Parts: sequence; structure tokens; C-alpha cells
Amino acid sequence: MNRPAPALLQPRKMPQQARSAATIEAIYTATIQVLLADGVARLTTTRVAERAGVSVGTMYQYYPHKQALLFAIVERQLETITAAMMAAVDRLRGSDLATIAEGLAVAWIDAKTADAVASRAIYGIAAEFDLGEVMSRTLDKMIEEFGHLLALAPDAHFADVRPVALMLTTLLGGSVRIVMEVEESEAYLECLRRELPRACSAYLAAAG
Amino acid sequence: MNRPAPALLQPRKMPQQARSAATIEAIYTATIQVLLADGVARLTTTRVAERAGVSVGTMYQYYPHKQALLFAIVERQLETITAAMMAAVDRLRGSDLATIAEGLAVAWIDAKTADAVASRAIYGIAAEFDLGEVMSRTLDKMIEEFGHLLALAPDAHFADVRPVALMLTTLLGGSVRIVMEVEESEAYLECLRRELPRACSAYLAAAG
DNA sequence: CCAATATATGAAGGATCATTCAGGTCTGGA
DNA sequence: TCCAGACCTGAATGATCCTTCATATATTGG
Repeated sequence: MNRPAPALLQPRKMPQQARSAATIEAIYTATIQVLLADGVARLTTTRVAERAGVSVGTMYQYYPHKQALLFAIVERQLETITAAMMAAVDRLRGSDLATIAEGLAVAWIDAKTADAVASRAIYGIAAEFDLGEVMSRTLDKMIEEFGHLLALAPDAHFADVRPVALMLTTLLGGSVRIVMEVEESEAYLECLRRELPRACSAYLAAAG
Repeated sequence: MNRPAPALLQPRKMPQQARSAATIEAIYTATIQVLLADGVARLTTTRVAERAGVSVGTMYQYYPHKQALLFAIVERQLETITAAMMAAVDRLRGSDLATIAEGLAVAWIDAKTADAVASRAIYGIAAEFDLGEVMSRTLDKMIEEFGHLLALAPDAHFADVRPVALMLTTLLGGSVRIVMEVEESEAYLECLRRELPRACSAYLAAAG
């Protein structure tokens, strides 16, 4: 399971008929459901297939192994999050520090909670096999974008934006992550929604 | 693997001779090593036993199942971290906000990196089976202690310390977590060491 | 030195699971 | 309508792994 083979990680073939597209979608949903209901350790190719109302063989038509399936799921989720954040960045270009901090924090929490179910499920996979590389890439892209955004803020001048952008990214990523790991998340999340923007804002002000 | 049975999670018996104490220690070390070298998915009772220079049967004399072993490891690690933080709290009692923020951040990073190897390995287990409850308990204790500490700070008065303590805990826990998840952690960690205290300090100042 | 007890061994049982493949069914275009 | 290729099926295979237990060795108090 660990240390994915470099090759063969991509889907085996692309759907050409409507029917197979539906199948793939069903597999995606089923995987997340199983992940949530039973956890990573109980995520079985058979179980996923069953839940998706599909035969195991069908799964293997699209994914060369279980790893590839999991990997695809993670990738898709990361893309969704990234897209949401890039949109927020665009929206915030030229704003002052406080607005940026608030905007990014809110966008991040929203993106994560909008699909909290999937997000939480994904975290389960993360440890299962080497996602360090994909995660790194995603984080790096965010750090870079955040950096540009900060450099454009009219009310601050950073000697070096990179560490600040990095820290900001870490603050966002980390706090949401912790919340999702804990059981009774509701009240917790409520609190985060109020405090995280404040924390980000305070940090940027101090760093600028 | 998931959803641990409520009972039987504790070690099966305590060592009574020096020899078995050594065995248990060997098993502990071996587990962490295997965890790091091969990942959770490849953590096998046999593999651990082999690495520990012990037979599988011996393992089962102390732990009723693999789960119990993993659970014990996590618990031990959490205790270490908690102890370090409680010590820091004691040391910081009565200090001003900036000192508290700085002190806690540094203590946290130190505690985590001192045993980065174990910590990183532990994160791998966390997703494997339901640690939400243990984690929650640990976090809650920290939040409470941090709360007391903040309430005693001479240079600030909080209407409600709890959300602030919670956010502080989240900031610490989350950022370190992210760093450990990423690949090229060294430079990253370096940055965190400088920025995290600043972020915490800024947040506390803004909240007080 | 001798039980009595603690500790260690590791082959074998039984279960689960990823993956394959030979043979079906469905769909879209000609 | 028909067929080529897309798509689906699911029992069988082979591998891996957790856990047990009958047996063997070590330690300690007497």
C-alpha cells in the first residue's frame, strides 16, 4: 500500500460512453462513503464495488490498483480545494491585509466544510501511502499565490513574503485539519470560524 | 482494524522480570521503526516481532491484538508530549502574553521535533483507527491548562479564555502537523520556528 | 538444586483481500 | 437491424496476515 509505484498511478482508461462515466462517479461516491463508514483499514475493493453497485472487475477497468483509486480520489479533492482558494485569491487581489486574512480564512473554512465529508475521508488516506509529494506540490502552489497576493497589499511592505505566506498557509491548513480530527467538531468549528480570521489577521499585521 | 473494541485495548499483562521489560521496550522501538520504514499499511505483527528480535507469540503475551499495540504506542507518545507542555505551562505561569505565546510555541515545536521520528510515525496510526476520543481528551486537557495560564497573564483580561485557548492549541497542533506531513521538512521547520511564536504572540495580543 | 512460575518460540489455522480473466451484456453508428 | 467495440461480471487464484497453542527455556524463591 505504501510507497506507490511511480508509474501506473493514473486511471487505466477514460470513459467513452455515458454509462461508464456514471460508473466512475458511483465508484467515487462509494469510496468516500466506505471510507467514512468503515475507515481506511476496512476499505476493500469488494466493499467499494458493492456499495457502488458495480462488480469488482469494473473497478479494475478504470484503476490498475486500489492505490490508483485512492490516489485519484485525493487528487480530485485537492483540486477542488485549490480551485476554491485560487478564486478567493483573485477576488482579494489589491485588498488590504485585514481583508486578505479574513477572506482567505473564510474561503478556506468554507471550502473544507462544504465538503467536510470528503475532506475528512481524504485525511484517512493521506497517512496510508505517500502523499507527501502531492501535498507538497499543492501547498507550494498556494504559498506562491498567497505570496503574490500579500505583495500586492497596499498597506504593507514585506521584506520577504515567502515565510509569511508559508506560515499563513500552515495556519489555515493545520487548524482545519485538527478540527476534523476531533470528534465533536461542531462547536469546535463554530469557534474556529470566529477565531481563525482574527488569528490570521493579527499575524499578518504583525508581520507586515 | 478500525473502531477498536472498547475492552481489551489495554496491555495483557505487566512485566515482572527485567527480561520482559526489555522485550516490551524492544517491541516499542521496533514498531516505530517499522512504521517509519514501511508505513502503517505494512506494519505487520511478524515484521515488528522480527525487527524486535522476538517471536510473534511473545508480542501477543503483552498485547491482545495489533490494535492494542498501536494504541499503547500512541498513548505513550501523547503522554510524553503532554508532560512537556504541562512543564512549560508551569514555567510560564504569571508571565505576560508575549512570553506565554513564545514559550508555548517553542515548547511545542521542541517536544514534537525532539521525537520527530516517533511523532511522524504516530500520525500514521492516527487515521488507521479511531483515535478521535483519545485525541479529544488530550486536546481538552491542554485547552484547559492553557486557559488557566492565559487567565493569569498580568497584561490582559479575556472575557472568555476558552475560545482563545482553543484557538491557540489549534494553531500549535495544526502547524506542526502540516510540517510533518510535508516532505522536505527541514527548511519548512526552520521557518516555522521563527514564525509560529510570532503568530501566536500576535493572536494573543489581538484577543486580549 | 528443585519446583513453580514467568517468559519465549514459531509452525499452523483460518480469514481476508487484491487482482485476474474468460465469458458475458450493452451501445452507438452504419 | 447488426456488429464491433465498449463495458460489465464474479468466481477463482494466490498472497498476506492475525492469532493461537502446544512446547520449550529461563528465572526465582525456597
